[in-house]
Formats: sequence, C-alpha cells, structure tokens
Amino acid sequence: MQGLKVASDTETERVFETLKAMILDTRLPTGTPLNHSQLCRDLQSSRTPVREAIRKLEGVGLVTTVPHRGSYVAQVDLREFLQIVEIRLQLEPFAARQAAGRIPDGTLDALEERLHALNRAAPTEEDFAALHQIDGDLHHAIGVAAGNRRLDELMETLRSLCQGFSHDSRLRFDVMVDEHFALLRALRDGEADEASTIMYKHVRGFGEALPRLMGSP
Amino acid sequence: MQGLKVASDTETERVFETLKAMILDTRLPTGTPLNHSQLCRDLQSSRTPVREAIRKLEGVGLVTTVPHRGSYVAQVDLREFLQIVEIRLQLEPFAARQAAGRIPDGTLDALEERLHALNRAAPTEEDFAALHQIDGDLHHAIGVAAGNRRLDELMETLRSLCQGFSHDSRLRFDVMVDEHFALLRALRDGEADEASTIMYKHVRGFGEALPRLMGSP
DNA sequence: TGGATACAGCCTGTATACAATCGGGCTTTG
DNA sequence: CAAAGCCCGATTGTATACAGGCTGTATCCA
Repeated sequence: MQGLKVASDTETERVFETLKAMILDTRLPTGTPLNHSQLCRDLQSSRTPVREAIRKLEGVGLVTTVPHRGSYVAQVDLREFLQIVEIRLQLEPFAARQAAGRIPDGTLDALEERLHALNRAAPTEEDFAALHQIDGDLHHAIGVAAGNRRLDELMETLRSLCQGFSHDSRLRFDVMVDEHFALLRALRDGEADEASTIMYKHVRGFGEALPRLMGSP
Repeated sequence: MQGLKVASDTETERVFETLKAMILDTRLPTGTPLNHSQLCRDLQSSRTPVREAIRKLEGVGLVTTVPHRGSYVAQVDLREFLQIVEIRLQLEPFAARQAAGRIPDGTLDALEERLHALNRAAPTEEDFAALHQIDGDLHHAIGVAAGNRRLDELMETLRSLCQGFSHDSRLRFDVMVDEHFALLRALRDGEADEASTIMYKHVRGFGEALPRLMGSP
C-alpha cells in the first residue's frame, strides 16, 4: 500500500498527511473504505492516530463517515458535483488571475513540454492519465502562485471531490489540451483577464461534460 | 459553560456540533485554548470523543493545534485575514446572486425588523452586537437559499475566521446598516445582479476597514 | 422454497492507562 | 543579582482494553 514513513512531529499528523496525499493522487480512489485495523497495519501505527487522522480528513471533506459502519474516501453525487463545480467556477478563475505572470518560467516550460508529449490524434489510456496529472499540477502551480494557501488547499480539496466524474470528460481530451496551451500562454504573458476567462471556460466545460447545465457567467 | 446535551448518534459528533456552534457564535472566542480535561468536564464526555471532535474542527479550519502544547480556537493574522476576504469576495456575491428572490419573505421581514430596531444615531454596545448577529443571520439565510450546502458551510467558516477583526469595522456601523437594507431589498425583489454587487461592496468594505488595500473587482 | 429470525464475528465507538513532552519555578553558580 | 540548568507538575500524544452495533450466515418455520 505504501512505502517509508515520513517524518512528522506527531503520529496523527503523519497519518493524516499520508492519507491526504494518497487520496489527492487517487491512490485511494473515491469510495474506498477505510478500515482501521488495515490502516494500522499499512501505515504502521495504532488505532488512535489513525482514527484522529480520519476525523481530521472528515473535517476537510475528503472522508465521509457513517456511524457504526465505517469511513470512506468521500464520494459526491451528481447534484453535489454540480454545486462543487459552481464553487470552483468562482475560485479558479480568480486564482488564475492572481497567478498570471507569477508562475516561474521553468514550471510553465515543464508543463508545456508534457502537454506536447501527449498523442492528441489517438490518445491512449496513458495519455488520459498524463493529462489528468498535468491538469492537477497546473492547478496546483496556479494555487501556489496565487500566494493564498487557504485558497490553494480549498481548490485542491474541491478538485479531488470531482475526481469521480473526471472519466466523463474524456470526450473533451482535445479541447482540454487546447485550453491548457492557451492557459499556459496567458499565464506566462501575465494576461490576467485572459487567464481568468480561459479558466472559467475550462472548469465550466468540465462541469458541462455531464448531462446538465450550469448557472450563467 | 453550557447546558443540556443535544441528541446525536455518536458522542464525538455531539461534541463536534456543540463546539462548532460555540465557536461560530463566539461563545468560544478566537484564540480560546481548548483544554481536554476541562472540555470533558464541561461537555460531560471523555477524552476520546473530545479529541476526535477537536481533530475534526481542525480539519474544518476552526481550530488550530500546536503539537504537545494544545489546541486553540483558530486565530488568523492580518495577512491571512486579507486572503480570506479575497476568497469571500469570490463566494459571497455569487451566493447572493443565487439567493436573490429565493429567501422567504418572512425571513426577510424579520431581518428588516431587527435592522430598524437599531439605534443608528448613537449605537450602543448592544447595537453593535445586534448588527453583528443580524449580519450573521443574513449571510446564513443567503447561504441556505443559495441551495448549496457546501458553499454555505464554507462561507460560515470563513466568516467565523474573520471575527477577530470585526471590531475594527465599528466605524462603518451606519454604512453597514445601509448596505443591509439595500441588500434585503435586492434579495426580496429578486434583483440578482444588484444583490451580488451590493454583497461585493459589503465584503470589500469590511476588508478595507483595515489598513490595507485589496484586489480589484 | 422463500422468508424471517437468531447467532456469531467483526468493526466501530468509548473509556482508560501509560508514555512523552513542555513550561514554569526553584536552585545553583558565576 | 543575573543567568543557566534542573526538576516537577500538568497536559498532550499513544496504546490498549472494553462495550455496543451492524452485517452476513445459517437455521428454522410456514
């Protein structure tokens, strides 16, 4: 399940960070049940830190607990998904605006490089996964550059909660790649308005890939 | 410290809800240390539920814990306060837009009633407290009417985190009352754009009451 | 054969015991 | 008298024991 322990002041914090990372990068996919004793074994810990870490994740919103039944990696239904997209529509364009012109060239170069490496003509399973990864890294780079840690973490959580629906957006592969190129350019050139607009369309398109319509801009 | 126990499936949840309510309505003000044994006594519980509730509140962002030293009701510094206001500037106008025309008349009437009861000429300590209370109830009514539970809870948390700075906005008493009246009217008439704009100015004004300038609309 | 029920095992929720860490006050010493 | 070091009490962090609920299975009855 995992490898070496990471350093941390308290055991609870270590377990929390470990689980959080595993949820965010989908090693623990949406809906995964979190069994105490198994986590104790896998994370080399005892029940108290594991339980406290789960409770903290519950507060963050990444974990759902059903009393006397167990905890699960949070899973949202369509209705909640659309609500989350609405929130993201308010936050992500703003973050992109703030980040424009503030992301190191090296970071942007690397992302562009990876985008170019994708096979747009006939994307394979790996290409989908890679794009998803790039998307995550780009959003994160924006979050960091925006200089607002709370905003960054919030967006990361909301993005994670949407993961259960991301497979529905495969039809948009080509569009998404285009959007990413355009976004990278706007961010590089410091065109805040442009970056914000592209991000809005990007998130909106993601939300609309599902059979529902959203609010207006 | 408090009265009767509230019903709940698990003890942890009960303690969590109790503490959360106490933090949100400032019975537990910003910075208050949360001593385990004292909470056990006051809430008639044992350490495990108390600790788990605290951890969950930590995840929500309402509590901060310093390892081996203790937990405290979250307190933000000026820098973080401004960042939170920036997030609220993205969310609250949107929520107001969504809520326009969807808040029951009775709710709006009651709020307007309470606004009229304030002494605008020479506000006393009670008037300040009452306005703060009205403000909270209005924001909450908007959050509920927006029909997005996650958004509502998020805004409530962010608002709570700003409480440490709300005393600085006393100079704006009269302006705030005006803004509330205007907002109530727009919400009642279903003027979404207007409601959104007023809310933006309202939050922005709150943030700018402090010696710093914010981002642009 | 179908369904209801009782039972068993596992899992979660809670309480408590034990260990580690921190802060404060006292003592000691230059 | 001031500063440094040490010790002790208190509080937090962790481990474990105990209790109660839920699920799934097997059995019994109609």
